[in-house]
Amino acid sequence: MAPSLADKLKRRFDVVDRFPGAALVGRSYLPPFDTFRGTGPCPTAPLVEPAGGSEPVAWRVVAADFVTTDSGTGVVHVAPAFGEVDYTVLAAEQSRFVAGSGPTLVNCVAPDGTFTDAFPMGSGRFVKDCDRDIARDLRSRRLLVHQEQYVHDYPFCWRADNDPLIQYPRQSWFIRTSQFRDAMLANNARIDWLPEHVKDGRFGNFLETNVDWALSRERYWGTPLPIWVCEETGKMEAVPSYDTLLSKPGVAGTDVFDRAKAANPTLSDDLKVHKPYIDAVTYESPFAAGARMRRVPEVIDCWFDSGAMPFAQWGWPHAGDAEFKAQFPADFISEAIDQTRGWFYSQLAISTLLFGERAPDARPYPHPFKTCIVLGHMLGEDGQKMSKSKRNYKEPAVIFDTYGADALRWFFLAGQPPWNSIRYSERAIRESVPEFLLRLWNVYAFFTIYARIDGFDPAALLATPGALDHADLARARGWRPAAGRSELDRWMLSELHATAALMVERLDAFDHFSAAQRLSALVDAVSNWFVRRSRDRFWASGRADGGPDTNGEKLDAYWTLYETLVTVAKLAAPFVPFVTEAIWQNLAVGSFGDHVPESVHLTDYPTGHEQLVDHDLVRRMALVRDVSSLGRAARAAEKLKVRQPLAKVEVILADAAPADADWLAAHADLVCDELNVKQFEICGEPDRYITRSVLPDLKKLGPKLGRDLPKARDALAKTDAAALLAALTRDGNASLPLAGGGTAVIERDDVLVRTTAKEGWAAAESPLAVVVISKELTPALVAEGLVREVVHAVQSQRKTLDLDFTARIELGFETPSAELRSALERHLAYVMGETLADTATFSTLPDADRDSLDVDGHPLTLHLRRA
RNA sequence: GCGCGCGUAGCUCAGUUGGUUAGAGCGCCACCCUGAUAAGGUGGAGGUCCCAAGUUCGAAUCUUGGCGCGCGCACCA
Repeated sequence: MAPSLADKLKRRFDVVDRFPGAALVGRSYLPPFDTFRGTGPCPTAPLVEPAGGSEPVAWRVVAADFVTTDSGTGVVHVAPAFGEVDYTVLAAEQSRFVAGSGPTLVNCVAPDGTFTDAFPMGSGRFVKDCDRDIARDLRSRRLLVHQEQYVHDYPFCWRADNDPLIQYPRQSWFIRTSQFRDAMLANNARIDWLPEHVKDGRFGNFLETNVDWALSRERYWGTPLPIWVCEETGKMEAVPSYDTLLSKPGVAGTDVFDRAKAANPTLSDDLKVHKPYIDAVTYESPFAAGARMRRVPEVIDCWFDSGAMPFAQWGWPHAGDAEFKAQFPADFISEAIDQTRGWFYSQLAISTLLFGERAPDARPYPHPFKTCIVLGHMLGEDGQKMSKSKRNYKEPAVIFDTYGADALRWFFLAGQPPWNSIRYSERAIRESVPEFLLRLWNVYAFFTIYARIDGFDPAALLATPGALDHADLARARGWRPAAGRSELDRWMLSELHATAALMVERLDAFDHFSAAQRLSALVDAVSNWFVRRSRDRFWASGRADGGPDTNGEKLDAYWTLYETLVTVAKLAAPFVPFVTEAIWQNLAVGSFGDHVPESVHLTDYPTGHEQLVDHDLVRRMALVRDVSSLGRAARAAEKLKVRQPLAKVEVILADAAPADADWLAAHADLVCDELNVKQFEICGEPDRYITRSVLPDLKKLGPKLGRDLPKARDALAKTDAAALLAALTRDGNASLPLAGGGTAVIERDDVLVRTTAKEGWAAAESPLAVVVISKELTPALVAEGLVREVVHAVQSQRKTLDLDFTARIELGFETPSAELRSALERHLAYVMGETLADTATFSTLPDADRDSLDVDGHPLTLHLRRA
């Protein structure tokens, strides 16, 4: 200790003696102030057995573990009245003495924070104002060796930042919850916590270290503590109800409320049990003749009220027995993490006191809630705690007005798991809009535009709509069962109903985050695959009104999209209640009026129809989308833009089931269309394009081979993949010689086949497939590419001229390039069809808009005017 | 001090009992579409998964320690 102090004080000390701190224990000392010492020697008192004997009760060094050696003298003066650890030291000392004879709690500070006359130097002054005088006094008496300032946490009033607080000993009422610790832990063990770690972490820990619940508060507002004390004997009674109170002998004081009520007739009778009226109510003491029973002054901690919610909300046990039984225990509650010591605890504690295993009315755990979802905190834009004074957040009203309440709600529900702290930022909310809300709205807008054009009116086709579930729609005129519709429709309905089932599963597990992600993926599938691939059907000739001109396939597309939108509205309703209601109001109520539920929020939540889910189709469509995406990647890598038609795409599937490969081959048109190629093939001679390698399936081989795994992996890398695969297919297993002796027997399922594109091909690969695109350009393909460039240019020009998409035009081309001219001539009908041109000539057009451009190196001047 | 959580792409965040190429959105770059059009789509670049040690055939993932951030321990028990 001496060296560190010498260092700090910049002084040299002479070492007189060395001894451990324990040597000081038991020694007497003179306190710096003689406030409580009085005169003469310190009185002694008897110790409890087995130590026996006696010791001075005070001014004696005791041991404690919180004293440090790097500051002070190693001996500190404790003030048990003003600090918890100091009080603990006192309590330990008291327990060494025969009961009642040990050191007492001394206190020279009055309840108002001023020193009492017992400490004359500070008498009547606020304690913190006396610091300077106390230091000066100690210095003048040469008791102060060193004084310094240091920074430490200090409590301040939470309402008035500049008012320092002091800890102060007060009498309190407690509930002996520590005696119910095991029951609370047993109850907690049965509760599901989300996230799970709260159960044994923050909350479990809190229960493990449970201390008695300090129930009373010395305040005015609050539930009066229902305990009456005999003014003569100090004996107490807890009064369980107001009726009981009124039935007490010689009850008096209820007139105080009656007079107040007479003066103010609006006064609620409920206030009879509250301050100040209840304080006036007294009754005859059963403990001493002639004495009165008076209520104690304290009120109850309001957290007790919060924890009584499951019972008190029904007035139970005085009333509401049926309601209480019907809802107890609750399925789940939810609040933020700060309620661990608040509402989560108060509810569990009270419920366990009432219904724990030792209670007369014990209930099976868990109660009063089965699941608790613990939310993270909401933070401001800067990631700091939200603060009114710092204004580090955007007013919710601004968010509502700019992006809508649904945007905010979706951001909370779909942005992150609920137990994460959420950074509330305008940018994040804004950016969450296009991905889901806007996409959903665009699909809905697409539907309404074309449904109107084609006369699709569900109400005209369906008399008894029910709640527009799948079975209800099946009764519609012109409605065909999914099995009779196109593959794309069957796929869409599969995705829809599979998603509904999954969302229900996730929501039942209180996992709204995953449910929202599924929902978002579904809307993406509708928008980016179903609608996109269905455009031809929506734009085909014929109507969708069920009349004689009806195009059946078009009607299928409408029913599929209608069912999808209506069902998505139901699925999304709890997440984005306003947008979904708007969609429902138009698609359902707008058509069917009061034949359907008046709000989407009054419909049953879709659970999905498993019989409509074709899992093979879902998997295969994903394969097509993957292949298409790889094809685009291969093009992009070679800078072969999609406008340029190419001859051929070849696909090598890595490990797909033969049935999936056949299915894919049957969908050549789809892939060709997506990739703008003429021909699609499952590659017949894959070895031209790819290298196959065999990889160990580590999840399977790991447990099997353990330590030999690296050797097996090396051996596998050196093995000829084709030969090994052939052997595995033929024999079902193969032996692999390992370096350093021994062999490993592997089966077909133990390895994965990986295909890698060879150099020199326009190829892209994923774990599922390798897609190779032919780079070869024939003159015919080049011509087609040029023509599409021109179409593209014309469309851009139409757009610049702000022409309606139905406006007819006239076109004139001027080009010195014979190649471009011949390409245009050959595909003139295509160009005119695509651009809605009534005429197209190789000459200038008077009064036309002109645009000169370069089409892949061929100069062209476009003349465009309205027809 | 004690306890709990978090640290992954420029930003905001996912990552399902440890497994082969760690994902999304936004932003950025390139491109496509032009009959959802003040919309829509595709591709790409971008990561020592905070650091270190350990366990393991194998660690973003498990353990321990460290660093950084947040929260709780007050009449908010």
